[in-house]
Amino acid sequence: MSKAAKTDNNKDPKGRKRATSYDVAELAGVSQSAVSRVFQDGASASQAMRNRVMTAADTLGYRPNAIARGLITQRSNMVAVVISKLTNLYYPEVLVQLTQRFSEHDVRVLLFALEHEGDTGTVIEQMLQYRVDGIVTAAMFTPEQIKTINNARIPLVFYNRTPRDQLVSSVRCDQEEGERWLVDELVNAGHKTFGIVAGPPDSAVGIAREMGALNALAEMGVTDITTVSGDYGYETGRECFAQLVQKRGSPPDAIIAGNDVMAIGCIDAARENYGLKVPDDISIVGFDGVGPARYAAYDVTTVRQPVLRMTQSAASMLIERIENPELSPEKRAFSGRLIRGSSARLHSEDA
Amino acid sequence: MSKAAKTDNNKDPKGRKRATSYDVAELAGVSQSAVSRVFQDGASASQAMRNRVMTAADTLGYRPNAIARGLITQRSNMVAVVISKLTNLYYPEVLVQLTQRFSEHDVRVLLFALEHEGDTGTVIEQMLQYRVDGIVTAAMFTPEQIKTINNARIPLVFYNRTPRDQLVSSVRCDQEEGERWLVDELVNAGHKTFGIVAGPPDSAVGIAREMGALNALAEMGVTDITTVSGDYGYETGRECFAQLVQKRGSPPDAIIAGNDVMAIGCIDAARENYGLKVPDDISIVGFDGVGPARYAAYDVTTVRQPVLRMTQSAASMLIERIENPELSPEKRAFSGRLIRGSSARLHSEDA
DNA sequence: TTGAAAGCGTTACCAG
DNA sequence: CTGGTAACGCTTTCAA
Repeated sequence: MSKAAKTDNNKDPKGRKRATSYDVAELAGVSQSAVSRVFQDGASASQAMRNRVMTAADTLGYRPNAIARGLITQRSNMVAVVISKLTNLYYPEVLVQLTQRFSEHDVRVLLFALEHEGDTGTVIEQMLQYRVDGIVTAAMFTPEQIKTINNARIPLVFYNRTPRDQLVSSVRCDQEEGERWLVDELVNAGHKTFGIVAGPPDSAVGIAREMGALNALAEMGVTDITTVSGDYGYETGRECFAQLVQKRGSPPDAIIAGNDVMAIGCIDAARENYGLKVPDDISIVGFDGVGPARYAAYDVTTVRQPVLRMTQSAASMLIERIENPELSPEKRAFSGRLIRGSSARLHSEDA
Repeated sequence: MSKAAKTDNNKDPKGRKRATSYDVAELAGVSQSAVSRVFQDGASASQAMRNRVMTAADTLGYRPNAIARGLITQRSNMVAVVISKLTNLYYPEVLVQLTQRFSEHDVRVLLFALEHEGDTGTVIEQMLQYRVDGIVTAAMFTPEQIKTINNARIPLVFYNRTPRDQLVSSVRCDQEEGERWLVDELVNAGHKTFGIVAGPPDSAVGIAREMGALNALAEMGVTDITTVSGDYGYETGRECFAQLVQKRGSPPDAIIAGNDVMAIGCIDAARENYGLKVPDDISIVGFDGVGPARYAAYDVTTVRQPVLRMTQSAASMLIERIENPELSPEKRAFSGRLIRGSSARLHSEDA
């Protein structure tokens, strides 16, 4: 089909270009500036003008070119959102939320998805080339990268990552606090030996959680701790359970997993491969509060991240800094919420 | 090198603007066009030129402005990806995959997340204003919207949606075929009464699956069919199970759920609230093949979508059409893969 | 309120 | 291979 049928009366019989404000101006018999004003927010244009322009505009199918606007305005009205592929189950929600929050401010999201959290090098170049107005990242950046972004005067907000000794804005769930809650509950319920199923070594949150758990355990005087490490996935959770048992000869009293999905893997491994009852024989806790953690077969004891508040904060912090670049960095930490599921043997709440 | 010893290597003492190709040209003592060429792919520039320009460029922290480039090139190198919030668990993977595939072609993804699949109105305006080079959408568009996009000459690929009677490109998993497989297996294993837990009425895939199941059941001569409808979520799956039982007085032999998550909800409801054994007392099947479907406690019998191949196709189909707008629309359907989990009582494979 | 004209930072087209 | 100059489509003074 080389020749399109003539059935349509549309505005592109033969490779014609998209209508510009000049075309609209000409058809409406007004100046191009007038057209521009009509399509602006706080513009001054008579009603007559508005009408003429608008009718001309939509007979031509005209739409203001946001790219051209960005060039003159020095504002792309786009922000970059960086995520890494890990933590599968959790980020979709974050991403959708962020996009919607930004959308309320008429800001578009340019998405960058990393295979691994370390692949940040090239995406930074990309973001800078596209002149994004701001960046929120759920992947860690190096100090040099942060410096590059600062030099370019692009507001930056970290999501669930807080670079040490860096003057940057961040929004995070207080992982340490959450792990402390879990540890307290477990220790108070009499658990003495612990296994830790940590996240992947290149995950910033994973490290924060592991350290949080270890510190809390140390403070409680627990010394029998065995650590293994997974990739946040279900299968890895099952494998980690086996490794844990092998490493220490027998299952520990309790397992602290780096996220809910690995906790679920541990639960299945405990039940299927070792015939253990959860939580009677072993307690297993996770982190995140994702959907599957609430499935009846698991009902994972965990700490839920306040995703909504976190994404709202991230978006508004970024927008504020785009509109007022002088604002100084700010770090916000949100407490999670302890979910007393039935995957851990804890004292009853009113004990 | 003591040439014009500008002591400041620090390019923004006080609100200075980002370096442009002119700044680089000046510092390097060459023309601006030369700078432009050095940063282009198939450009002609001597090695000496390249060196001078490059050193000047990175002392200035210069990066070509992709916005300006887009204006003159008539190519934004951005594609829009539209997703709707539903089907939570499944799309994250799709989204990340798509983004990575596009990224390989040096194409950026502008993300649009809809609260409901019907909220497409405004996002289309946005996409057009940003002059995206192409669109892949996992939300349904109306015929008028499709026409608008066609008029704007923007290549469009539907993901898992195939508008009836519309000449558009699409990539999809063959939902009907998948449902037929499931129905065949169930009927052949002796199931006589069926419950259908359909997806939300505004979901295109949901409808395709429901119709697929109904048609297959009709062909197999099954008449005892009860249908209820949920929102793809876990809780809704549980509720739907209850509704189903109430509606027909007793549980059916088998339930066909619109996705895995609702299937899981049904399984839990069957076990917890009705004391039924799955699959001994009732068979429950899903669709998608998402992670949780493989958790040992559920092991859902389902049809897995070939996400990787689908996203690859979607990306390459779109890119091809961006580079060659004359290409005619193409619809690709991929077969899923039947996963014989243990949530349904089927005949053994070699029966 | 309206119009003319000057950019915004590139690429593209021509001469040299 | 290199440099000048004209777009690209818009916003933004500045006069009228």
